[in-house]
Amino acid sequence: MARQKRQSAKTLPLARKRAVVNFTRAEKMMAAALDLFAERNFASVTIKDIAKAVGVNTALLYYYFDNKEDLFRATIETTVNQAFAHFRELRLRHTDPADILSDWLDNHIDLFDPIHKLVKISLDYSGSHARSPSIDRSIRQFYEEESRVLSDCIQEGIERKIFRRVDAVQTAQFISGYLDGLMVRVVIQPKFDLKAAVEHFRTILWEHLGYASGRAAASPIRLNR
Amino acid sequence: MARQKRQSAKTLPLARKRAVVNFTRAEKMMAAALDLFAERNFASVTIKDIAKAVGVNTALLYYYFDNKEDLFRATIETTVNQAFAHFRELRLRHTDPADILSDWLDNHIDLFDPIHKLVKISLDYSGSHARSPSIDRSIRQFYEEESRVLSDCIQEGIERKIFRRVDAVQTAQFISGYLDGLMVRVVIQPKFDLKAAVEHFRTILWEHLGYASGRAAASPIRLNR
Amino acid sequence: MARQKRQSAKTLPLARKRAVVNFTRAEKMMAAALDLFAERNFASVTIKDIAKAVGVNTALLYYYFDNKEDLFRATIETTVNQAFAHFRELRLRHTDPADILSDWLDNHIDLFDPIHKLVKISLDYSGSHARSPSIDRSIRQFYEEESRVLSDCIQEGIERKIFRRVDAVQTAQFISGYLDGLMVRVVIQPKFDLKAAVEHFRTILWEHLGYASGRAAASPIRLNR
Amino acid sequence: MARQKRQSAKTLPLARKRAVVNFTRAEKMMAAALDLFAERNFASVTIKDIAKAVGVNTALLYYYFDNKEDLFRATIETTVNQAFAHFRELRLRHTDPADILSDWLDNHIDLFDPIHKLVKISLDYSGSHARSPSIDRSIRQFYEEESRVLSDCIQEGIERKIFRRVDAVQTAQFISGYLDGLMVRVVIQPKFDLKAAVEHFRTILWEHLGYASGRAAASPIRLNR
DNA sequence: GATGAATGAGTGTTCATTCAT
DNA sequence: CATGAATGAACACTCATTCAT
Repeated sequence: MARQKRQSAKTLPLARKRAVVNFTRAEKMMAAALDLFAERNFASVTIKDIAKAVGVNTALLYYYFDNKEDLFRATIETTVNQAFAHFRELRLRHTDPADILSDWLDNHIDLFDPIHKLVKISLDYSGSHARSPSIDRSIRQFYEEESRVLSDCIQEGIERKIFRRVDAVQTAQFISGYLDGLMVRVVIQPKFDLKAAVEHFRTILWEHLGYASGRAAASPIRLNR
Repeated sequence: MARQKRQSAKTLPLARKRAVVNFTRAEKMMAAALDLFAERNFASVTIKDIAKAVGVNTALLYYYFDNKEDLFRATIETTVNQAFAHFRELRLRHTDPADILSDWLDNHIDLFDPIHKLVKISLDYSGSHARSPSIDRSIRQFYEEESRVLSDCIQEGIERKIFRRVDAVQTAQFISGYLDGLMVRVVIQPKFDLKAAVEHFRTILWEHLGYASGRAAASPIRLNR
Repeated sequence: MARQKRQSAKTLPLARKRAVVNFTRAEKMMAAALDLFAERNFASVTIKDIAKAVGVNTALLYYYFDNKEDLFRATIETTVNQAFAHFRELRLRHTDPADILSDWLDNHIDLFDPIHKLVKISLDYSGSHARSPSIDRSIRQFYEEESRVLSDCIQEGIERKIFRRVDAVQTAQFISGYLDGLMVRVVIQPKFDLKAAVEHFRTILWEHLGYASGRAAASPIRLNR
Repeated sequence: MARQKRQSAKTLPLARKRAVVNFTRAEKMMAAALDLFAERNFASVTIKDIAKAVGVNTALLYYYFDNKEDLFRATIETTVNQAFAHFRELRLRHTDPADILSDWLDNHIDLFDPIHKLVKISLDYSGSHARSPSIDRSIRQFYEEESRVLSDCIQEGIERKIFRRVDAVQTAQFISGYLDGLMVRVVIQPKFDLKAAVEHFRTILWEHLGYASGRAAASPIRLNR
C-alpha cells in the first residue's frame, strides 16, 4: 500500500505553475476529493464520485495516487499546507494583536467553507480504523500551529498592555475551540446564524481580554452595565 | 422512510421491565449501534459489526429493525429521548440558575461519552444523502431543547438579579456552541484536556454573566481586575 | 426433506367435514398457496406471503407441511384431484358428446381462474430445478385424464354418427392445446377477449367435426360458403 | 425504471461487427439470460447463474447492465427485435399467402426454442410485481405484430380468392393462440409430439380457410367429406 | 497519460427453516 | 396448536483496484 508511482503527487510543489488558473490534474483531483470527503465522508465517497467530479476515468486516479487512502492523505496534507500559508500571511498583514484576532474571527465567516471542511474531515478521520501516521501528523500540526498563532498573538497583546493578563494558551484554546464548535453547528443546523454568533463571540472575547475597541462598539451587550 | 414490523422497537417504553440491568435485545442493538456509529460513521459501520458486538446473527437485526437506516433512526431517537429525560431531571434538581449552568458544564465532563456521540452522529448524518424526516426532527428537537433549557435558565438568573442583563438566547448559543466545539476537539485531539477547558470556560462564563461564586474563585484570572 | 409430521396433510380426505364452509387450516393454506403460486411463481412467493394471506404465523405452515416444496406438491395434488372430480361430474351430466364438448369450452370461460392457475403452475414447475416425482405424476395424470375425457367423447360422437370420422386423439389434443393457449394468452394480454375467442373456436370445432348444431348457428362464418 | 451506463447495451446495433460469430460480451450475456430466464424464471435465475454461463465475474454484468431487471429488459427487447426481423423477412420471402402461413407453422417447429422462450418469459413476466413500461411495450408490440402479419396474410388470401371469406382477425388470433398453446404444451409435457400436432393443425387450418393444397393432401381427414 | 474492461471481496437484505415456549 | 425469536445460506449489488491497450 506504499508503492508509489510518480511519488504519488505527494508533496506537490503546490504553487508551481498555477500562475493564473492552471491547475494540475492532481490538484483538481484533490480539490474534488476535499469537497466530497468533507460533504460526505471517507467511506461514503467513492473513487468514481471523485473521478466523475473531475471528469476523468477512475483508473486515472490510480496513476496519480496509490489508492483511496493515499488520495485522502495527500488532500489533507495539501489543505493543511494551504492553511499554514494563510496563517503566515495573516501574521504579516497586521501588527496589532487585536486586529489579528479580529481577522481570525472574520476569517471563519469568510472562509467558512474550507475551514469547516478541514474540521469535518479531521473528525471523520479520527474515528477511522486505518490511521496513517502522516495524516495524524498533518492534523496535529494544524491544530498546534493554530494554537501557536493565537497564543503568540494574545501573549504579545498582553506584553504590549493591549490585553489584560489572561492565560494565553487557555484563551487560545478557548477561541479555537469555540470556532470549531461554530463550524460544526452551522453544518448540523443549516439555519444557524454564523455571522451573529461570531459577532457575539467577539464582544465576549474583547470583554475577556479587557479590550475596548471601536470595532466592538457595535455590541449592545457591553452597554448593559 | 421505512415502516416497521413489531413497531420496529421504535420508541420502546424504555423503562418497562429493565428493573436493574435487564436490557432488551433491541436495546442492546441500539446501544452497540450508538457506539459504533459514533466511533466510526454510518457508512463505515456494517450490520455485521453491530451484530457481532451484540453477539447475534446479522439477520436478527432485521427482525427488530427494518433497515440499517431504521436502526440508525431508532438509535438516535432513543438517545435523544434519554437526553431529554436528563434535561428535565437537571431542571428539577436545582433551583439556582447558576447551579443549573454549572451542572450543565459538569455534565459535559461526566457524560462526555454519550454527548459527544450525539454530536458526532449528528454531524455525520448532516452530510448524508438520504435524509429521514424523523431523524431530522429528533436532532432539531434536541438542539432546540438544549437551547431552551439554557436560555430559560439564564433568563431566570437575570430576572432574579443573579446574572447581569445579557442576551439570554445568544449566550445560550454561546455556551452550547462552545461545548460542541469541546466535544469535537476531544475526539480530534486525544490528548486534549477536557476538564481544564471546561473549568476555564466556567470562569469566562461567570465573568460574562457577572456572576461571582465561590465555585469560580479558583480561577486566577478574576484576580486581574 | 421427506420427514412428515401428521403425514403432511398429504392426501387430505378433501371433502371431509367441509359441510358448509368449514375449511381446514391446511386447506386454507393450500388455497392461498394456489393463488399466490399461480399469480407469481414458486420462487417469488415466500412462506411469509402465504402465512400472511391465511393470517397465521409462518412457523405454523411447518406444522402442516414439511417445507415449501411439500406445500407446493400438496397444493397441486389437491387441485388436480378437484379437477378430476370436475371431469367425472361433467361426464355424468350429459349424454350427448356435443354437449360435453360444448360444456368443456364453456368451462374454460366460467372456470378460467382455477384452470389457468393450473396451467401457469405447471409451466412454472416444468422449469424448476427440483423435480418431485409425485408432482410430475399429478401433472401428467391431469393432462392424460383431460385427453381421455375429450377423445372418449369424440370417439363416442363418431360412433354415434354425430361427428364425422376424425382422428379422435389428435382432435382431443387440438382442443386442449388450443384451450391451453387461451389460458396463457389471457394472462399475457389482459385485454384479450376470452369469450369471443372461445365462441370462434366453437364454430371451428363444429366445422371440423362436421357437426351442425343450433348452438353453433350463431356463427356467421359458416354461412360464407 | 433503470437508467443505463454505456447506454446499457440497450438496442445494440446488433449487426455491427458480428461478421460471423463475433458476439459481444453483452450479447453473450443476453443470450445466456434468455436461456435461463426461459428455462426457469426471473426470480429463480441468479445473477451468478448467468455470469457462470457466460464465464465471467458477476460484477461484470453490472458493467453492462444496470440491474437484473435491466438485463431482463434488454434481453426481451433484443429478442423481440430479432423476432420482428424474422417477421419482415418472412413476408418478403413469399408472395403466396398460403405459403406464408405454412412457413409460419413450420417456423414454430424449427424455431421452437426461441419462440417458446419468449412465450414462457412473457407469461412469467406477466405475473411479476415490478412491471416496466418498456418491457410491457415490447411484449405488446410482439403480439400485435404477430397478429398483424397473420391477419394481413389471411386478408390478402381472401382478396385473392385463395381463402374463403373468414374473419381474418379472429382467425389470426386462432392461429397464434393455438401455437402459443403448443409452445406451452411441449414444455409441460416433454414427450408431446410438436411436429404431429402442427401437421394436424395445418389440415384444420386449410379446412377452415377452404384451401386445398398439395401440401395438405397428406391429411386423411379431408377424405371424409 | 488516459481509458474501457474486468474482478475479488465485501455489504445490506431476504428467506426458508428451526426451536423453545 | 400456535407463536416469537433466532439463524445459515444465499442473493443483488457496489466498490476499490488492476491491467491491457
